[in-house]
Amino acid sequence: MISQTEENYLKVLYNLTSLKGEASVNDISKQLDIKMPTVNSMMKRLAEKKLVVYESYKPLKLSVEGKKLAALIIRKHRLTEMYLVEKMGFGWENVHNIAEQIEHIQAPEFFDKMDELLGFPKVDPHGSPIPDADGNIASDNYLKLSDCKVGESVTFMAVQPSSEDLLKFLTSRELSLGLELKIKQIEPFDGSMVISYANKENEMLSSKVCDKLLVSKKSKKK
Amino acid sequence: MISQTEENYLKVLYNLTSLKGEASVNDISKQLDIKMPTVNSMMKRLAEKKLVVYESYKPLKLSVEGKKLAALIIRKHRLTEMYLVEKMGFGWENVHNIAEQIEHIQAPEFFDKMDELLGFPKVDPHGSPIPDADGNIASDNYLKLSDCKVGESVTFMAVQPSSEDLLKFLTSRELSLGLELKIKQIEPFDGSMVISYANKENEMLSSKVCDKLLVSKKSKKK
DNA sequence: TTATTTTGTTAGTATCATCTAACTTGTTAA
DNA sequence: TTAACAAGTTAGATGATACTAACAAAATAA
Repeated sequence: MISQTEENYLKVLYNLTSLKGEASVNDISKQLDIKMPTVNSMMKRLAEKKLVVYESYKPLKLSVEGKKLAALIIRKHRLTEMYLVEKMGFGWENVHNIAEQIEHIQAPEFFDKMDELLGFPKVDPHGSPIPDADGNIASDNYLKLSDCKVGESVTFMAVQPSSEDLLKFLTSRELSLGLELKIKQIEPFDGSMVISYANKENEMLSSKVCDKLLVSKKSKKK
Repeated sequence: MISQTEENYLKVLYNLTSLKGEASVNDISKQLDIKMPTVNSMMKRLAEKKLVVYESYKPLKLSVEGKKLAALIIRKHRLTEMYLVEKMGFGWENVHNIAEQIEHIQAPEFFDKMDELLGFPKVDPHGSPIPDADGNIASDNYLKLSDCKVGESVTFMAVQPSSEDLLKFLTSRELSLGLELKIKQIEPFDGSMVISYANKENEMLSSKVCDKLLVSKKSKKK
């Protein structure tokens, strides 16, 4: 058996390693706001459980098994977020904290039921892919809005990483997933972009925002 | 702050004391399958937090505050059970374990939303009353089916206590809440009853079952 | 009413998940 | 290339939640 605490370490390690394949004790420490020695001993424990690859003074990796387990926790988190938004009427900026708790529920039938009621969704309310029941996750090959060029027209696919403040901001601008964004102008000085979408003309978005909006060029559906 | 473990002790104590107003260390120990010394020290801890009234060698009671807190946990449990049955399609015999975990979620808006989506229900799927947001609980003055007499006609209002096996049994006999039960016969030897309801004629129910079915004489609605 | 059994309590131990202090290893900058 | 700093590790402490063993009080039976 694996505790909620251990699950949280796995999940954070999964997210941290998804970029470079490895992470440091220090990274996890900062992410979870837990002191390094605590993280260190937890990593040793998870290594004994064959979920983490640990060698003194070397970067941390998840084992294959650890990666699968983490993906299944993330599956529960994202299914829950989707359920909260689609079936219960919560806003996409209010579901993270609830999902953070519900992801630890041990009842496969509960999450299977959500999945079914939702029609087996592929992504969560923020556009992040939902791992399947075997822990396999589709890689979204989206690009950052901030990497696009003037004149391009792209589809808004995901927010990553999605903080509550950012999501509130996007809501206030009526910026929701699936919209066609037309890049009208890019300010060379600070990288902020002027975008048109839906019935909005020439809305200004800072580079900090554009950095977190993921888009696809050929407007994909589903 | 109160831990999940502490919440479980409070809840069990609430249920045990709801009959006689007090409970013993031994009762809790058996209920939770936790050894007496552990229960003992937990009671002292809860007494320090002013949730339990503890005196050496005396029966345990909940304080007013402890009673309210316990009722609010039970509120979350019962709302969840109702939600699982009404909105997600679970059977009434399969919701207890899931609700047992979800009752510890710290997110009032989550339970408020359930309440609202359910139309502010007064009882859970097993007929037990749902405490209100202040922790007040309506007392159901039902009687046991086993205390009724031949010839009486009563309404099936609740199952208490409701084990998974009992609920499955009731489902298999198509015995659901709200039905009119006509008591045809009572076997003096073992107290088993012969009952007619819906399109069923003369179904035999053991006294062990009849002991756990709560009924009202004047068929109440809602 | 005394003896026996059940219930409650104390004391001491273990594990998990956290911490601080101190030391070691690795990295970076003078 | 060594001195300083950052990152990683070890050791030891703490609080929460469990345990067993041993003892004390209360309830029950002989």
